[in-house]
Amino acid sequence: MHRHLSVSMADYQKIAHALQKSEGEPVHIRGWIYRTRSSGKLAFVVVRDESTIIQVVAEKERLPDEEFAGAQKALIESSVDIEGLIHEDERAPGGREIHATSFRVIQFAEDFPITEDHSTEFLLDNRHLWLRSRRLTTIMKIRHTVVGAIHEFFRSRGFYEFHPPILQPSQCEGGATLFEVKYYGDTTYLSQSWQLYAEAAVFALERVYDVAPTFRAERSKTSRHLSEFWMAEMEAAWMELDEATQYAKDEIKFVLRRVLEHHERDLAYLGRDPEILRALLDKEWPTIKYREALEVLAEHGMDVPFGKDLRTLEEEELMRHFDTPVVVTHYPKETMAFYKPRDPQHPDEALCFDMLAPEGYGEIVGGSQRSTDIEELMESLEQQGEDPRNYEWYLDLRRYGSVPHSGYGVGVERLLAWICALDNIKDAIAFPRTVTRKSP
RNA sequence: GCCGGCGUAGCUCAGUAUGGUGGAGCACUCGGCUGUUAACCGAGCGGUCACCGGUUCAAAUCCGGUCGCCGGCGCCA
Repeated sequence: MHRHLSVSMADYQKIAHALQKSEGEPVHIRGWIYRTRSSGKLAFVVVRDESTIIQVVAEKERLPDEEFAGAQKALIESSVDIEGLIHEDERAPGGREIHATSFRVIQFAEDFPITEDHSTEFLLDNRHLWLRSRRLTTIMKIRHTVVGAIHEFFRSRGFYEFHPPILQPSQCEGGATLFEVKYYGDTTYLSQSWQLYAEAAVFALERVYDVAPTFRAERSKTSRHLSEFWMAEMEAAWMELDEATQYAKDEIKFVLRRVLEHHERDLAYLGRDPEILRALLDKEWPTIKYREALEVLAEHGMDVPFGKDLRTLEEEELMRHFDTPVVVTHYPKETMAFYKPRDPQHPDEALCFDMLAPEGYGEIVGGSQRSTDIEELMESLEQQGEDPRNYEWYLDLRRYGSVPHSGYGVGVERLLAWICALDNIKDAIAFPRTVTRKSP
């Protein structure tokens, strides 16, 4: 059962390719058993590979006894190497099947734990096996396209890919949510954001971006939170708030366009109507101020006093009035992170923005112009209980040729969850990490 | 952190109100079947009823406690 396995360098086709062949043409595929059933002299074995699935018919009279016996008894997820002839038959799923002339089992799988009844918890415990499901395979392919599109978007616009440290001594988004790491007898932390380091980089490279893991030890148990997630961030010198929000809209539209080009059928398989996304491409995505959002909420009986951040409930109510993503700017300065600058025109507002996705998916982008005022920065740090002396290197960036600059981050899994209409963000990443989930 | 729900076979669940020899479907094994579509038919295998304690002649069921998980909220991408 645990023998050494080997493969030959024969001429194999992807199943998707084999499915395009005509009646009687020979094919040679390899993959894993997806479904199987047999009667006395026939076995119907549906085989999957990375591309798709196809039904293989094994007939007792056409195969050596040993191979037919193998086809009959091989359990789901056994690995197989099959040669045969394409046969068009309306009884086959997809209208085409393979009549096997050779059926080699590479490894007889043990009883596969995942069957048709399953709880989300069980599937998470067996994530290393559930990864093979069509659902997760499809999502991972779309994720590949989303991340590729983000790289393409920024590179084609003159941005440099820049890598910040993952181990960082100071915080960016609030102290309670840091993961501590032992560091040669000292303590350091996993990155919550690349931002402070990206700000250092824009004085050299001017425009930088990155897609990198981010760690937040928030005790959030919701369908929108992960402890380890990927953030696609950009930071640009000589850029103010308006241009940054426009970049965010352009980037998300670009990603949608690439996904629609490559994954229309995948989206449909996941239950996401591609037309809903396509309709967004030609529309203008509104930008409103936080104060205007409060007015919309007040008209619908939700009185939020200026100064409170929008809660999930309020974001959802707000988004009921829009059918596209919406950018909300100028949140109250007092609740915002220390690096978000005051608006000189309205000192109680910060030059910052969030992008909210429709259909209840909420915040997918967060960003701001960055404060260049050392006094303001030190004051905000102290207000948030921080010691400005820990941020000397960051303050240095304002002492040597400071310029206006802005940046934002896109939550890759949140974006993916919205694009794929997932009901839980955990399915947007291969091995999710949450408050209560750290394995496999 | 707060609120709600759940924990019984490998998996998904019923059984708990009203205590009385632990069930079903799926998976797996064996037998049958030459066109299956989550195949079907028959048989078999399979249990620390989350854990600890209590009440009782008798506890999956009642009482007390503990642990774990899921979801919502807060916070955030």
